[in-house]
Amino acid sequence: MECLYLLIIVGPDSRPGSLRLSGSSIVMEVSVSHKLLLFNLEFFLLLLLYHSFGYICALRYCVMWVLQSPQIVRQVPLQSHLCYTCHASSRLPASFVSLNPSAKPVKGDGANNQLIQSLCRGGDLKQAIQVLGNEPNPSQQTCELLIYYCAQKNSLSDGIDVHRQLVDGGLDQDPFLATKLINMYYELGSVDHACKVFDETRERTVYVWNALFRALAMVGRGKELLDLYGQMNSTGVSSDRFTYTYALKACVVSELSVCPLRKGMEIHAHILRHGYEANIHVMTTLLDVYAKFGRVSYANSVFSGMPVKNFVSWSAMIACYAKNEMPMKALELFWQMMLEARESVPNSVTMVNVVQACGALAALELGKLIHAYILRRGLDSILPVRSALITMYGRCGEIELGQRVFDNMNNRDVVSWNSLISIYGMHGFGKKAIQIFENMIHQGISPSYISFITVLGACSHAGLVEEGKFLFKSMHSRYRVHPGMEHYACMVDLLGRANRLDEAMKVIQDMRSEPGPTVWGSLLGSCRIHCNVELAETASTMLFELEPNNAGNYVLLADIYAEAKMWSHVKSVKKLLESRDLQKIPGCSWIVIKRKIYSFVSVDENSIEIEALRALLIKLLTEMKEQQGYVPLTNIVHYDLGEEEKERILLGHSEKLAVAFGLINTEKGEIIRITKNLRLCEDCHTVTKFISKFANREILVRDVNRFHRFRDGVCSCGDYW
DNA sequence: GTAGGGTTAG
Repeated sequence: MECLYLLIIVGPDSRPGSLRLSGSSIVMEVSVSHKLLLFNLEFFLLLLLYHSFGYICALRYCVMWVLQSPQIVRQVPLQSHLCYTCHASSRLPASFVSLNPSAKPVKGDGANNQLIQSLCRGGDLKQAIQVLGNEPNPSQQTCELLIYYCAQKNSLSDGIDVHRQLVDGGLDQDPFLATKLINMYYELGSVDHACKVFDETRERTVYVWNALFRALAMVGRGKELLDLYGQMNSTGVSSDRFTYTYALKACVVSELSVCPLRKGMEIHAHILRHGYEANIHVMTTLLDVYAKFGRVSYANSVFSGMPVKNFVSWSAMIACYAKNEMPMKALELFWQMMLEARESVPNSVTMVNVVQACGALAALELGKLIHAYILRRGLDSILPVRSALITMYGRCGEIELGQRVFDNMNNRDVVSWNSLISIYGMHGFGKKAIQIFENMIHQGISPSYISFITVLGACSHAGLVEEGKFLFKSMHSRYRVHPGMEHYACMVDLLGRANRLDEAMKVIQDMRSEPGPTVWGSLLGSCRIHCNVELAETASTMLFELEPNNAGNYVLLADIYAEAKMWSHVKSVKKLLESRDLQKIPGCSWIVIKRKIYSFVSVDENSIEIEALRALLIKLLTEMKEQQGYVPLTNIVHYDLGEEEKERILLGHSEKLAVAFGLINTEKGEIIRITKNLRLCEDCHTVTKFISKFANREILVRDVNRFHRFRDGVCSCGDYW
């Protein structure tokens, strides 16, 4: 029987007293296929007795009995064992060798392999490394184990020691061990060390390359990865399915000088050429790359071309739609998955994306249905799902429901807190958001990079300038979070909105890194609110250079010129927009009634339905003119048109049409919930305030930035947005 | 021996 060759015995010099006792049992290690056995004390003493009397046959019988008796022998978890003595032998009587922890290592010929392994498993890594130093011929298995334990123990210094010893013994040139070393250094958080191992490895198998690629991809060093990928191709080592996934990932994480999307397409071509177009991992990664670059149609063609799909590929495609402002498509695909791909059961990742899509659409009823499904599937205990639900309820205008999800959580991470902070922020409850932020810290959770974006954003929506400045100052000094581009953008927004444009400009000037488009965008947005032409020109000059294809920036500048009645400037900005072949994003508002979505676009349409809505609006606005002396804000229409025509354009704004539609198609007393893809226009804001009072209706509008709750002629934003 | 999709902001 195989077990006999793995007999474990204590040498003649070991006394039972030197064993570690635990209750009535002695724990010792037996290396039978790496399983550990727990010996009963009496039985152990019996073994010892047989041994000391030389009754080898009896001993043999005993061991066999032990290994076959589940009552006596039972497996114990690796961590709980106490390592003691171990030796394997085929020649039983002659090899009763004692290897207790105090035993002296034997010099040379690989005799210490077992001892090193034993010490590793017993948790004495330092001593294992020391024994390795005295062992000129350690086996590959022993070295691998040592490397493994260095990573396990999260000890970089031990890892470096082992590495040094392998270099001394020339073993670092073994491609297998080099791979393990690279992986170890990656897991220990030192990719630089991993690179060094790679540089020093002469024989680079595909495993060696892949190990380094994995490390580089995971820490976002995509540019280096792709350079090396090029080198690999020229050295004649063939890529495998892992190489392709890492190279693809690199395109997403790299800050390449060349177009990363093109690089991705190039790798796509390699994949096809080498026949990996049916590999589910490679193709799912490729799909994700296209998704991250916003190439929805490419992603979709990869997806539909996949011969085999599983729930990951379905989820990746759903995520692609959810993240690229196509939430309807995301939901449609989800239904399709449920109906067509019965073997692909959605998991928590799928549901996170579906919940996100519901939030984007502000589809509250659908969101509740999805929430019910999540509960039924038992996926609600998963943190990202909960966080997504909190945000979804918030984005549907239901802070209380979001708060309830949060309150029912047993454990919360920083993301759950951030989600809660953000929903209060987007509803304009700045003080409450700060209070939650402070609560979080009080509970011992350190604020993250994003915590500060959310809380600063909340201050900005609520006009809490001093509070925001205080938080911004404290983020680095107190919480050691280094302010990034987004935080500067928040500060510029906070100060700019509050008409402290000089201070906002000073924040930009004090930045250590080059201000990016988000920062200038915030400034331009503030210039729009406060009609500052001069600063707007500075900001837009930068923006046109940094993101020449963002039509929104041109439109903002044109708006500012129009407000200042600088019509020739308006014209030239529009020409610039046209010359760059860009189009203004049309305003779109929608309303969900009985789980159906009705959307309206601000274009001049003459359908009968729209005419009915216009008629209602004209009636309301006439009333408003009489009661409140309302004057349409025609100056925000920057077409060179007559007043009457401008008024007609204003009347056709998508949010007004949606409000009118809501008035007609919902019950009295029901809240009208509208969502808009852009910022709410000033005229619509004024009109909606009036309608809320005149029609005695609560109207909840979510625009691209925040919520407006109109009640009795007043908006929750306090006209500050 | 290594692998694919995820939560929070503006």
